[in-house]
Amino acid sequence: MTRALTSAERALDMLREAILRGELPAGARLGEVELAERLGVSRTPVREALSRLAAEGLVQLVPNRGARVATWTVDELEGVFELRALIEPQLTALAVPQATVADVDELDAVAHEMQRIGAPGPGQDLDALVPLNRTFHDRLVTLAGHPALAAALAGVVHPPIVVRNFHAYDEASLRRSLAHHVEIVAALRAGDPEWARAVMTAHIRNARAVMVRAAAANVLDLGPARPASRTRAENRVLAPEKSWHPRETEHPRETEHPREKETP
Amino acid sequence: MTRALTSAERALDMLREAILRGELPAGARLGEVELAERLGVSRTPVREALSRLAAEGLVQLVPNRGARVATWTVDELEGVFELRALIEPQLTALAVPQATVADVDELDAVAHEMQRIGAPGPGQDLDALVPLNRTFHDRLVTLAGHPALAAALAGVVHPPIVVRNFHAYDEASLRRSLAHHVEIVAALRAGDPEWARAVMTAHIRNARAVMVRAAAANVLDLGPARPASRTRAENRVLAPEKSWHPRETEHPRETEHPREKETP
DNA sequence: CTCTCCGAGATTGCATGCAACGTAGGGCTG
DNA sequence: CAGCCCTACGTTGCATGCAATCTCGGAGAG
Repeated sequence: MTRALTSAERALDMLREAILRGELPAGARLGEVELAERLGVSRTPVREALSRLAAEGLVQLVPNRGARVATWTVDELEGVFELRALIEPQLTALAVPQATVADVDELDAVAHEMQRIGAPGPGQDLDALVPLNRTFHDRLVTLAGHPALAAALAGVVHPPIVVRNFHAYDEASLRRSLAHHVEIVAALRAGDPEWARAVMTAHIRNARAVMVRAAAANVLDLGPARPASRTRAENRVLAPEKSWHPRETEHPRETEHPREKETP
Repeated sequence: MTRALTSAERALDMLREAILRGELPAGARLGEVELAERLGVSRTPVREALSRLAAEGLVQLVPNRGARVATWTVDELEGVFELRALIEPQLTALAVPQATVADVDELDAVAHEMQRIGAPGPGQDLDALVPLNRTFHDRLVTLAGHPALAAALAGVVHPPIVVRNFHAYDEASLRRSLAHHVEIVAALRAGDPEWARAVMTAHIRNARAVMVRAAAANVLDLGPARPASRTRAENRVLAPEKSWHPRETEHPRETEHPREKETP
């Protein structure tokens, strides 16, 4: 039987998921009391969760000034992609001899499902690609049977997940990206580690190029620039209110005080 | 002026240093009240520090059962070395065009000092190598000007620092290791990134081999094995008592209750 | 009109108290 | 004598209260 989670753990999981899913946008202020009320606990476990998220790099914590969802500069994101480009191809190569037929079939299904959903046309659903993509990479990385490396990767790969905007992909890049998945599956079936490694390298460098271009065009939501003079607008409200009631609190506050919105 | 640190930050820094310096051995139990007394604060900031260290992977935190200094399996340590072998050569290569003459001179001094201190004979002081080694690698990694990658590396490199036992090196491996440092400096001076990358790769794989061999011989202090049935001996006392009074507490406890010692 | 200073309100940092959980030891039963 | 349960103790998890710090509005001087 799996041990009951503590309040702090629940808070940690929910906050992390909310950040990774983009419900808490980069730069959003994380007030302790507000989060505590939402989660139905006191400030103590919330503080603990924020500390741990800060250590994970998902939250920036400034003493006496509170916590906000971490923001990333383009340079930092490039660094992350560099790191992925070093690690993931290696893990992919290691996964090749480990993968069973069932494993490969599963990845195959995910890869083709992604191609279906990502195909241009009325059925296209770019947001649905995000969890599938996460699944694909997670499975592959796990297959390598190298938990320490995988953990290291996961600890660093968070930022780009936040900026996991498939909307930033142009038509050609998206097609390439989805084709890479399928090709990696083919390499797995063929039992060719170097093939798999090469495709994964291309896959990540393709993604990196998309990110860089999107950043240049200011398409990515990186949050307020790091050393920016704090503008009034940093106080934008947390999240789409409706998607965030992890516990039914009996707080029918009449109208959330509507703070000011984006800078023009 | 640098902002004053909070109690939790002080606790975090002292705990991390104590763990990295080996004063708190792997597997040591970390009682909240005991740490709080030592640091002269209440349990709250201690708990916060432990949470963050847990997120960093230096501490294992089990709900309702307390915290202990993290232990690592040989597999995990190998994973860390694999990761270093992927990242550090890359950072070293990047550092080559960035390094100024002054930078290289400094690294040169460190490398030669290490050779002097590590040379066999009466002047040899293996423990003094540890901080110098840390300095050398930190400087080099910083020079690459790639903070994100460097941070990722630092977040993962902790475990081997704990097992930073230069005593595990045999004569030949140690000589090689120290020679590598000097050779890397030479590559920096020559402005040859590929040379530097290659030597760093060799350097890390050499260290990895030492670690694996030492682990096989059970020389490394990895702490109690991970899934081990908890033996009574896990309760061994924290640290060499004398080296650990970061604040003079007025607790002249007559005799620390002498718990039982190692398993035979 | 702009800049500086100041104070009320809001928020965080930390200490403390209490309840819940885990652990260890002793007595009872088979 | 071995094995089990039950109780007492120690430790952790969380809530709450208070002091310290920060934010932000406005008043006043230049």
